[in-house]
Amino acid sequence: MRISELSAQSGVPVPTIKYYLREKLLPEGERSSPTQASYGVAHVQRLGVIRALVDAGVGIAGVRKVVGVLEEPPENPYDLLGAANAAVTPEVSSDLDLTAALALLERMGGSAEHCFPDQVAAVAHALATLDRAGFTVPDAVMDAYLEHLGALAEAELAATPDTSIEDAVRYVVLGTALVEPLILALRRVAEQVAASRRFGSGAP
Amino acid sequence: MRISELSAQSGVPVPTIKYYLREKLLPEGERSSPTQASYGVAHVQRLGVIRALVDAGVGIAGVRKVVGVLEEPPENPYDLLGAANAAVTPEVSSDLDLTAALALLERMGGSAEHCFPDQVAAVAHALATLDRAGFTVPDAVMDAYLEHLGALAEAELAATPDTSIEDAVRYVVLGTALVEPLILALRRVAEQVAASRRFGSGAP
DNA sequence: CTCTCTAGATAGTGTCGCTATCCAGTGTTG
DNA sequence: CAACACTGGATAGCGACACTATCTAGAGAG
Repeated sequence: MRISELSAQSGVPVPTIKYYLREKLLPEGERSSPTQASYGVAHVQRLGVIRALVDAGVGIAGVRKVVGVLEEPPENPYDLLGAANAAVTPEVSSDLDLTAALALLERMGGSAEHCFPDQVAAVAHALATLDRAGFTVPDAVMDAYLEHLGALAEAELAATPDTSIEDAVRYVVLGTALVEPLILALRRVAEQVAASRRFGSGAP
Repeated sequence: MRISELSAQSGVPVPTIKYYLREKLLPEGERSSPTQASYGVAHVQRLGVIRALVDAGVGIAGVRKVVGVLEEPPENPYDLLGAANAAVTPEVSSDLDLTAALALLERMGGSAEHCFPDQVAAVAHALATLDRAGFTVPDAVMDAYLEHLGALAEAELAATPDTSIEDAVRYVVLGTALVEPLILALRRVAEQVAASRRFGSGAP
């Protein structure tokens, strides 16, 4: 498959494919001559992954990390998850007060040793942002977050090993980045449904 | 309070404050002369909100919508929620297949009339993105999403009316935009904790 | 032999969230 | 009352990002 057909099949413009090649997001095709290479289905799939990640707001650098994990997955599932999360978690300044985040972690039934530090920092950052806007999450709501997100994580984890190792890698790495928009969208819809049940519909 | 003190108290540089004024994110101060205005605590709070929203990835246009809702909140809680969600939901192309999203909505116990169309479109968009990356959410996991996100929405809604009307507006509008990063961060941590419980810690 | 396609390199585009500079007018200080 | 920092307002520029356009020299197909 030449580059123009790859473009046609994936829906990604040729110059963009060249850009992804330059940025090492897409592996080179098999070279048949100095100015010729051929691509396969793996490239089409990879392009799908790249576009999905970029659309999800993961930057080029983040995508590069994700495809790195896809190509050389750690064998330990825990490390795999950590690598996937690290790849899509934006860098966060380290001068954060972690105490509140660590307290939440404990309420969830974990502790700092069970997590990569970046994840804890991300929680702390989110809390700090809320604080800066003068917003406090009620305790009852926070309890609900901890309980239901914990249950949700368990359910995701339970579903993972049913598939092959390779699928597990895809699941964890892509799921981390791509399932999040779905979760947010579902939460908003759930709120809308709950609100309409409670107050009756306004005028959609 | 003059602009430099507003800058000092809020931590936002003076040129940036001027920019927010130009963009109508921040209301003008009370004019005491053609080249003088004075600002109050409301402006400091508003700056906190703006920065939090911008940091959360809500663009300038989105922030403008949010502050619009903050200044003229709909009286119906349902409409309030819809306006808040609409403000922070990025525009999405309308040529989407909504059937899968509507099926999910039904499984959740709601229907299309209970939601603003943009929200359903957002779900459809997230599903399409996953599909494009060749990723399928297992049915069991989807069930868990629907169940726990529904419960989560109920808990949030139950906590809202305890406070004053004004706080309710703040809660809904800001919560929509700012709580989401917290939820995502907590989910990632929860996954890590669950994984370490299951497989034992790797090497954080 | 021509015509299109290719890899590769370099430079340019559009958007976004600021940031820098300038200006004339103002309040404050000595 | 004079010097001077500061003000609101306008305009222009910047840096990051994700492409996109243009060029060149070489392949390959008819």
